[in-house]
Amino acid sequence: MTLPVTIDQTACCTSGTAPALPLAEAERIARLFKALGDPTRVRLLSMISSAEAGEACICDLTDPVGLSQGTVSHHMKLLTDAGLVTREQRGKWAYFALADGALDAAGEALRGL
Amino acid sequence: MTLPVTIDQTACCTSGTAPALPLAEAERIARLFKALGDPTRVRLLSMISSAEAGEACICDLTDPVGLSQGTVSHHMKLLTDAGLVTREQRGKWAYFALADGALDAAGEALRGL
DNA sequence: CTCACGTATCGAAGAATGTCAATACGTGCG
DNA sequence: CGCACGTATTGACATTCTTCGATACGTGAG
Repeated sequence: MTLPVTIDQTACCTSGTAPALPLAEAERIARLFKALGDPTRVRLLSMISSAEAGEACICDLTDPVGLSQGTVSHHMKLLTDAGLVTREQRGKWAYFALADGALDAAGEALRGL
Repeated sequence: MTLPVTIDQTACCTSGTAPALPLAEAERIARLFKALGDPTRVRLLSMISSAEAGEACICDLTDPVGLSQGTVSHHMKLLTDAGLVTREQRGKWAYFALADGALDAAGEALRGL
């Protein structure tokens, strides 16, 4: 008895690859890490979390990073939208603080990979 | 006795803000997270780590993400450069696997914030 | 050696991002 | 109210990123 003509040795590799992570979830995770993917935002986060009161306002942050006020405000909006920091308006000033459990959630996303 | 004229109530906020994270370190951290800041790369990582053999080759990954072979190769290069995956050429195929402790290092960076 | 095939690289096009200067918004003070 | 000041938004510009198609490279088979 002759063997089938094609044994299909063309299959390249492990063959046991799990289906891709659902696009929606991948996007959710990527959004979170993208917010952390800029040196300026990393510095802003670091300053906020290490501030004595656990919070800081734009005016505290502008000078140390050496960027314009508008740019810093823009980055803070991104961090806020990503759920990494919270914004609270008190009087004339806007205070930013690390969002509760946000970094934990990021760590959780890492572990899920 | 009269008080000093200016109490300098102009100081806006906490005043106790730590100096910014050194730019070099912020850039190092940001590079790492930027690699994780794209949905496609998140999916690629996920597929590699959940593959039966703990590794996969380009041909395993191209179809599930629905992008061209060149694009997938490009993303894998980024992940490799970021130190998140390792590349090993075996025969015609290139096998990618999660780099040892890379995700832990990312978690460590998070904790450092 | 030559061919086939898996992977990497190149060049280009379109989208997204980071930045600034200028301006608009909102809040407390006089 | 009207002003001063902190913050947000807008418009513009340069840079970077994502993607593709085409092509070059490298390896095992014949």
